[in-house]
Amino acid sequence: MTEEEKDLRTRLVTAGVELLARDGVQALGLREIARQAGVSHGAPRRYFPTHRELLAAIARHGFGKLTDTLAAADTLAATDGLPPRDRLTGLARAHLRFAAANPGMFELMFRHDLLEGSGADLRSTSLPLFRTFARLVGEACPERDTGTTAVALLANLHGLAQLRAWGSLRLLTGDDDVEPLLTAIVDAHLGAPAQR
Amino acid sequence: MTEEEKDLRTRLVTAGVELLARDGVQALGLREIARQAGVSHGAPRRYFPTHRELLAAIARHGFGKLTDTLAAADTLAATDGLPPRDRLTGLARAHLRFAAANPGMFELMFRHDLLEGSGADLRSTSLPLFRTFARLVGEACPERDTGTTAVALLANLHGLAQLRAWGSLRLLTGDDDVEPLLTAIVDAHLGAPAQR
DNA sequence: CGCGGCGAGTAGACACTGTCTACGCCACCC
DNA sequence: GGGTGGCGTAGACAGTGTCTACTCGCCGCG
Repeated sequence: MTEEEKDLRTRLVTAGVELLARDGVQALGLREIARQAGVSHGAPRRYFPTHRELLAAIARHGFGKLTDTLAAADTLAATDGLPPRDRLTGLARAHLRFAAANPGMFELMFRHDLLEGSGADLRSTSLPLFRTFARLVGEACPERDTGTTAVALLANLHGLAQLRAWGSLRLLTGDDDVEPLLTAIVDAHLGAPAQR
Repeated sequence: MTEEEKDLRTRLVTAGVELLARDGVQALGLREIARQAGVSHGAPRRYFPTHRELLAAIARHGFGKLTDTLAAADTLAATDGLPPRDRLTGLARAHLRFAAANPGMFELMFRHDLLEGSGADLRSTSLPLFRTFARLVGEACPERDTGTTAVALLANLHGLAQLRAWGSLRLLTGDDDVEPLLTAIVDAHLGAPAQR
């Protein structure tokens, strides 16, 4: 099945994903996506009543890819029998790697102003992933409040990814190597690795 | 001196600030700001050659207000003789409060896509503030690497503010009270408050 | 077989945007 | 008093998202 034979709905999304990877968020005009998909500017309207819904569908694709990536990385780590703390570190690293590899998609995914309306729906996509995240936090660090530490750790990762994404990290530290920061953050929230 | 007598440059910025506080980032069209300031749509061009430069000026105003707010809060805490750890907590709380009180401005300030070009200039505005931040971290927690801890803590604050700003916090925790998260974060990065 | 309906995509209109350019107007200075 | 230059106006232009009228090909039904 070639690219042109799929239904327009998915063709528009993949066209948007390519456009996003190549030229960034500001290139995701409705007409531009339609051009990239080879249809007229009115065509998307049949499947996505508004521009934002199309963007939301593209972002949903990104969320799916992120959760897939993280799930794959984690099941790999789980079958290797790694302790929950190392699995968490791996998840965090994969998260940051995804943000670095897909900067446009990462930006779109957290631009709530572009996605509003479908926002709650979108966020709930990443909710099961958060649950396993929180579960691992509970296992790795049972003496702390699980929910609070999980949210705090997640916030730290997001903040770090964002700081790097728009160059502040390089401004503050000289380069944008996140590895030392990553271990520092995990140590901070989960406690220093005493049992080693 | 009434509003209409100031030079157009500052009038445009204050008009943008009001518009931003009232209707959010997407309301900051060039023509809309000009209307709010009571001039024609071509007038801003004499002072801001492009739309983005006007937005950057508005964001710069926001950065100035943020650093002023934080500096005021911290000098207050400093004259009260609070230990560096409590000053840091106060700074963090003030930061989060600012983000909650000025959501539109906070969003604009970290929308690098709208500010690019003047981005480095803008970021450097908040650099001295970061230095005092890092200094306090060094005093409060001398046994850790100061730069790394400071950046990690800052990233955590930003991430938390952003999580709350677009509603994920409420989705994860049920409400969006940041106070328990704030203390948890400070404890995590600075160590549990042993000397108490 | 013929034909009506219908889904899918096209094309144009509309209001609006940011940018560019030509033009008026008023104050100031020699 | 007559230039002159800064400041703001107004219109043109390409491009945008949305809405609406239209066409075309395919399907099922009489």
